[in-house]
Amino acid sequence: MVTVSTSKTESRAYHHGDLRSALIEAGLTTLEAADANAVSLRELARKVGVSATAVYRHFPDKKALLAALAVEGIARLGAAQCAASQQAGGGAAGFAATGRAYVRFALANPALFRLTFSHGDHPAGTGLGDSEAARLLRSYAESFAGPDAERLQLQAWAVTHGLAMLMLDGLLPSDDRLIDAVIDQQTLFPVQPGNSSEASP
Amino acid sequence: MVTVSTSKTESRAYHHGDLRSALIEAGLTTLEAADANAVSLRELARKVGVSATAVYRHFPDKKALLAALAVEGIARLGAAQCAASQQAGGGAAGFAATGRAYVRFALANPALFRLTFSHGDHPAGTGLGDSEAARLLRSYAESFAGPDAERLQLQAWAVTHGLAMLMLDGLLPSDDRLIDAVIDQQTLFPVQPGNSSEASP
DNA sequence: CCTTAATGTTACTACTGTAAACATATCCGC
DNA sequence: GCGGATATGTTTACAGTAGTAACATTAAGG
Repeated sequence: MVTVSTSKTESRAYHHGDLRSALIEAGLTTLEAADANAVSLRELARKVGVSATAVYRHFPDKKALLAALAVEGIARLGAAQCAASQQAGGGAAGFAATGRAYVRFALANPALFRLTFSHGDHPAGTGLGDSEAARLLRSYAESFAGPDAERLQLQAWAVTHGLAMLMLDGLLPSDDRLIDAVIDQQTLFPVQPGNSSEASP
Repeated sequence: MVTVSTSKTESRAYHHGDLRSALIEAGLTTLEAADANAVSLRELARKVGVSATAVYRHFPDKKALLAALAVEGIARLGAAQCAASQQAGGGAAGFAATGRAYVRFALANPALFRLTFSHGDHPAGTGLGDSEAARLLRSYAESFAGPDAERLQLQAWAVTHGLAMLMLDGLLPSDDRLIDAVIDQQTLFPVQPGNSSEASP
């Protein structure tokens, strides 16, 4: 925690103390009730009680602020998935649980989720790099279909992400049972652990 | 085709003739090179050679224009999928082909695709209603797993949509072989036609 | 032919992101 | 402690946007 020296005299000093964090927090709050492109720098500045252009002392432009929010988004998503995985006790159930947690997180944080995956300037590499979410997915995929881990990982991510998006965009109802039906390891990936060949001998 | 009475005298009359269509066409063109929120009513008006506010004679607001573009997007997507399906000769190969066509369409028309699925005010029902794309998916799903058609349909749509989105957002490389690997009926849905039970007896 | 509704225009408001110049507080070597 | 360098915040300004209201022109139809 950085030394936040607000409450110097009584109302507010010329310097905010920790504007950067305050802006991010305000941004996250705003994202709870509005979608990403409805977040305006001026509005955030207003909420924090600071001049509109003060933002530019901490972020080169709007995209940078959104990117910072996206970082927080990945972190929270990963945390949610991790919790779900542990609660399910790992294994196949745990794998499916991370998928369902992914979709539920999206539904619970629509704007943040969207932002996390669409702020655009992700490195061209595969996946979300070293985020907790990515690590979870990778390790699960590997613990199952060894040689086919890559494919399993991609397919699992795709179903999950696709379902989340379709629900967010109102193309599918945000139904909990629907999530359970789609993210179903039994019907989706009927290959058993350690078995990379087809399921029908 | 509506009677377009341009070229009355020589340059342009006070009335455009078919502003609505012209705006949509201009919008689609713009979407080929820019993303959706970079499309501005004024820019379109400029391109068409008309005053900024003339747009409001044909669309109540920007959202309405974008919705019109989205309609064209669904149509084109459906056409692309239909073509792919026929070229593959139907059956399991045809099903997979429609999926791959979906992703390739997204990659070829990123902004239009995004717009099609995110302009927001879709009816809360399931799917894209009576679009060609939706009909194709439904009929394929039913022709395969009869009782489980619903689930198969959802899963297939989710994988496909998810893969498209992840590639569009730069989280996965837009690799053709990757598409083939993920949209693979063999590994994704190893259930045979007419067989709704598990694949390992 | 002449009214009338459709379509397009100009003028305006309210908002946005961002740049430039200026103000103030904090920090660091002396 | 002290005085400049630096970080941080402010005011002002500009260009672009969506949308409203009032006005202008044209096409259509009784």
